[in-house]
Amino acid sequence: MQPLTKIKGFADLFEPESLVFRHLEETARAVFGRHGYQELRTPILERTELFQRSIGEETDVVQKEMYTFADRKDRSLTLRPEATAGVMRAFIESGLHTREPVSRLFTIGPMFRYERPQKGRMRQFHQINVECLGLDAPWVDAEIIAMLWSFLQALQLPGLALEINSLGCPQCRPAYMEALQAFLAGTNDADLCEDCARRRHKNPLRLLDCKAAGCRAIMQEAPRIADCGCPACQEHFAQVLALLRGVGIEPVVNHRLVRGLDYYTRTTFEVVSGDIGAQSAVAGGGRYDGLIKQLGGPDLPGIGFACGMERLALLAQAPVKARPAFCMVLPDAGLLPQAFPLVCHLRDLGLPGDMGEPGKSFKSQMRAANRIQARFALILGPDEWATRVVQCKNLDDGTQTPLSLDDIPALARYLTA
RNA sequence: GCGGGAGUAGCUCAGUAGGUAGAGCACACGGUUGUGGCCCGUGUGGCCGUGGGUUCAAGUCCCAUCUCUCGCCCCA
Repeated sequence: MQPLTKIKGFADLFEPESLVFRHLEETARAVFGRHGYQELRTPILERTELFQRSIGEETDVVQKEMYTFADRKDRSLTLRPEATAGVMRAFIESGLHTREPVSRLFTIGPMFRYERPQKGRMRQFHQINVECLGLDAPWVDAEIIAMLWSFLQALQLPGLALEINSLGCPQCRPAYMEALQAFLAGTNDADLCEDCARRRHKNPLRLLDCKAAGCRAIMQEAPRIADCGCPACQEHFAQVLALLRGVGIEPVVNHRLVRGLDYYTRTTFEVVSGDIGAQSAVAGGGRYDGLIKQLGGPDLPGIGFACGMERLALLAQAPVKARPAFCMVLPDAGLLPQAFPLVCHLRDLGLPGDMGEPGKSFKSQMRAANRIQARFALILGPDEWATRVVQCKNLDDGTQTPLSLDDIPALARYLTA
């Protein structure tokens, strides 16, 4: 009988990894909470059409990376490949905007993309996702980026860089695209890599972030979006930068930073690390002012970002776990009925502790107490029971004290002192 | 979808020129009556990823296959 195994690109997380993930989540809740964000949990499964309409039919995500299948009534469903679409759907469906002019939401959970796994990239991966809906002022962009930065600072992650760019708005983007096309018209397919030669007409923005050396050299001279934007976009971008600098955040303006999803407008940003392999983007996001309306909702602006938890986990330290306060040691297993209530009582008073391994040799039990790093071994034998005490051996310094079994609160205080 | 690397004990890995497997760590039990950590001793534990092939003989050579991993692509 072959044991069953997990499927490719999916992971089981035991401690200490699960502790790291919990730490990421708890830090996010604390930081976002004090910025006025509320947690939203949306389903993992949505109608396929939602993602097609929000992410963009032409994107790689939609074209080849989604876990899509028919349910029992032949409806096409998709495991969410990203969070924003579902959050937008929930936002619109609930009519949240009719009760609150501004909605600040975050969500944490698994996403699914059918890709080849590698370092920092799983088929089931986890994101912390943040959206601010209903405001389009530059300070909102600065605020959400500053919040992301605070979150990363709180985690004490080393070696991160913040990159930022502006992609313009529906008013000025066409003019930029024309300028870009005009520039590309002066180049030959032969000078570009295979991918770029193919997508230069379909999705010319993507040529900007091509990693091929040849393409990079050519695109060095390409017109820059941030420069070609309309005055409003340029002013917006300048204010975002100024506000960030005002709080000591120095983003690197990266003119090649374009994002993979179609809905982004104006400000886009990314946090990258040089220490986690090829998948270096730890977080990414941007403004998406037309998306809500495009999905059938009110015409409200929005901005948001996503953090990849697996990638954060590559940089984060596991928090130290509280060690057990005690471990029961019974020289005579016959006293189990007397020891059991003691252990339960201490736990109910809030002490983490272990029952030990009654029935094993004394030596084994002491070894077990030491192995689990218990602070005290509680030794309860016939002699102790006869005199209504329990021996409390401090496993750090080796000292031992008998304490009364008739005052459990006092015992608990001693074990936690 | 396309490349590179790797699969031997729970973990990290050795394995010599083909001769039916080893170490360290971990685990278990001991080292005299009820005292852990260090040390010492003993022990458990291996379809050598899987299936074929060559050979008297394969962990070792050949083919296939699966899995993991890193990179391309893409993205968080």
